[in-house]
Amino acid sequence: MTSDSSLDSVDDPLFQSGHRIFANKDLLKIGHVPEADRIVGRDEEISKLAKRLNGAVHGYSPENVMIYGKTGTGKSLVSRHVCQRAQNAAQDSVDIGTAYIDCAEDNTETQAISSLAAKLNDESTTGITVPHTGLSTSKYYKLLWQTLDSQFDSVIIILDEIDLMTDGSVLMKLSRAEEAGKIDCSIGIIAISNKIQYVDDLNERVKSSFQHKELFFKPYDANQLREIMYNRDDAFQEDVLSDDVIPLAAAFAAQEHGDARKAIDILRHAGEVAYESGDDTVREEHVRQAQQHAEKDRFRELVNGAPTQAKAALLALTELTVTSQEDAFLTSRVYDEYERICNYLDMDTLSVRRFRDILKEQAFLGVVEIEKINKGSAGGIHLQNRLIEDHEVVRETILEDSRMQNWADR
DNA sequence: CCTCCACTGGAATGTGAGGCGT
DNA sequence: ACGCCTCACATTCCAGTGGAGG
Repeated sequence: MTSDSSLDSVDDPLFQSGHRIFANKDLLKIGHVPEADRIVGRDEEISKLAKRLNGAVHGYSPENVMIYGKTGTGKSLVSRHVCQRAQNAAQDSVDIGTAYIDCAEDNTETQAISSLAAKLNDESTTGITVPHTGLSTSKYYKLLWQTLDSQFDSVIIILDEIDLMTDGSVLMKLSRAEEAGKIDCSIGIIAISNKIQYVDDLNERVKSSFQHKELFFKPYDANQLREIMYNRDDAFQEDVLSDDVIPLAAAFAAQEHGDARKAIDILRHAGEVAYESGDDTVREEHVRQAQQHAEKDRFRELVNGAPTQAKAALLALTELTVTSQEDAFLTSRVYDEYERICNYLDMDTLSVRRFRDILKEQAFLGVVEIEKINKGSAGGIHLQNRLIEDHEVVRETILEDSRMQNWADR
């Protein structure tokens, strides 16, 4: 995500020419940034964003923008692209700087400001040195202001994944610097967030100083995903992809999430599957396998991220599934098993009421399925719980947890 | 059509962790 | 350091549920 991948498109025949399936696998890498003419279906977003930042190009203040949208909807891509275009457009008339900060990496105020200063500073023109670490936050701010004023008329700063930032004061201080007269250079901020309510969560002081317009990125639809993938099909050798591969992969991705990153992932995976099974072409069945694999991965992640009590509950369900013929069980039955497991593992046993809610949460996440049945006078209304994925996958994943270890070597 | 079973699910309430202003 | 507030998680209590079977 952080570096351009132009460097690593190796042409060494030793490593490239022999591959039956891939011609240039880098095109399918997660961090790969496509060229401008390969950006699909985001024309409207691009022009809207450009309009907001227009000021920067002409030497007056650009507007701040908050971009929302799910992962893999092109938020970072479009932001970087527009920044680059702005920089090109401004060439002679205005000195304009751009910087990209990934708040997942630099998640505290000091880290963000220090890497901002480091990225924008050109030592040979300013004579300023920005140390990587060791200064107080306010020193870093001062360095940043100096750097900005000695080099630029305006800067555009992209703060990606801003919701991961531990506090919002960076937004406030950056947007206030100009009006407080600390700097002459004008600052435009593009803040990118996956969480829709991010701004609502900020406190009032930050909100009022960070005046901004909002921009919403919709998930890609199947057509757009298809085009995105076609734009990268030269990652494969010629005639290796059969015709139905990309449309199928696009359809899968679109109905599930509209995430371009995951869509490309499936495509790459399909290629790998084809290669490993010794085939010369990538076909529909490989896509299906890749999709299944992705599904399992998603599932693993879900189970892995579940709290311990939820894992115990799921474990109870898997044990029942393994030991009996049926695959769906009444809550009370699962609870009994759960109690056994808790006793064995020496952990707290939750009440039935809470246990029901935990199962329900898991149902919401799509790990289990709950069906309502009525046994009439033999016992009224019950819920039947069933594992959705293969129980082996769930079991394996749960037992990776150190707290569940004892159950594994019981 | 009425009963009746054993669980379901809403509501009230308790508890501990963590952030906030003073 | 202090109380205050909020939030997520958990418990307790209990009216409500709805079809099989009389």
